[in-house]
Formats: sequence, C-alpha cells, structure tokens
Amino acid sequence: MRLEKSFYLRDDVVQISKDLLGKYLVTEWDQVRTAGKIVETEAYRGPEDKASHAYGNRFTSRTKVMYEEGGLAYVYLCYGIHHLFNVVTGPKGKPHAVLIRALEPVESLDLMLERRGIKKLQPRLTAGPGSLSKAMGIQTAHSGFSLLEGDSPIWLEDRDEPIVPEQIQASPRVGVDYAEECALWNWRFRIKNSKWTSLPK
DNA sequence: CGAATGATCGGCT
DNA sequence: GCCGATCATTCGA
Repeated sequence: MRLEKSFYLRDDVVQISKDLLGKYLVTEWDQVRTAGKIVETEAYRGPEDKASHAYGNRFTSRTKVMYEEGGLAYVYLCYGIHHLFNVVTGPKGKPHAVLIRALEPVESLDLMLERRGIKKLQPRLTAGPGSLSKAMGIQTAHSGFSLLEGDSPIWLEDRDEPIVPEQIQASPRVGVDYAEECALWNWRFRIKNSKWTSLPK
C-alpha cells in the first residue's frame, strides 16, 4: 500500500531515512509502470546540516519545495547531467529531505534498461542517485510532485517487507566533504549485503 | 551579467 | 583509478 502522510510528517528525518529502506519507489508515466525496492538512502536535515541545500534556512526558487509539508518529490540537477530524486519530509517549514541513492529493480526491467541504454542487467542500472532517476524516468520537471495524491504518477509503497536494524549499515554520506563536521555524520544507510548498492566508505 | 560550483557517472587507461 | 562532461543554480558586482 501507498505510504501515508503520517510517515512523511515525522520530524526525525534520520529515522525516516532508515525506514525508507525496503520500501518501493514506483513511477507510472502514460500508464507505463516501473518500480524498485529502496536499498540505499541519505538524510539531509535542513537548517543545521551544512551538506543540505537548505543549510541556514537558505530559501531559493530551487529549494522552496523542501519547506513544504512532507510527502513531495524534490528533484534537482547535479553536475549539469544527473537528476537526483529526494523525498521531502517533516512538517511545513522544516526543510528536511531524504536522497534515494540506490534501488533494486523490480518491475519493467526491460524499460529501465532501455532508458539507461544498458543491455544486460547489472547493479549499475540503478546504483547511484543519477542512475536510478534515469531508469525510473524522473526529471527535474517532477520536483514538487505529490507522492500522496491518488492521481500522482510517482509514489512510495510499503509491500510489507520490514527491515530489521541488524540489516542496516550506516556510513558517512557521499560527496559532501565540503560540509566540514557534518561530513562525518553517519547518515547514509544501506541494506547489508545488497548487490544493488555500492560499498560503504 | 559573469563566474564558480556541485548530494555524479561512465569511459578510458 | 582518474578525468572530463555539461548546465541549472547561486551569488556577487
């Protein structure tokens, strides 16, 4: 079933980041559905997190969706090439978000392969935030889309596959060395032994 | 208005 | 392992 609003509205984005492991990300553009199981995430805790786009409550046209009530998509372009998909969480006014970093492909693998221009199934299909967005057909134009409304083409599902704490491996986040002391926080979470994530630092 | 900068990826060595 | 791609966004002048 689709994750409910109450899941996103909690204030603890680190907990939500862990809870998202084992959930499913689904997109359905023009009746064509692709889905993947979330196996790697990173938490970005708004104002106090130097690695966040919303550090110090920075408010711009790009980051404004992070300040909305949880349950929206935040998508932005990185290195001019990659579309990175985040889930906005927390109550309105708290710019918290979770970056989805890797998926285990589950539905319509052929379409994902085609979107990525890859012939053979391999982890590189959906490992890495830019790669999974491409495989799922997610672009910056989808930033601000609701994950909750019934007619939304993108959402998250709970398929009743709980992840126990022993399966979760925490490590420092990727690519945020500039964030000083925040770069040391173990806010990257992955499912242990999953073939569909890259190795932790 | 111009310049710098990435929450990265994939190809090549 | 390293390196170049490639452009929206941001900030300062």
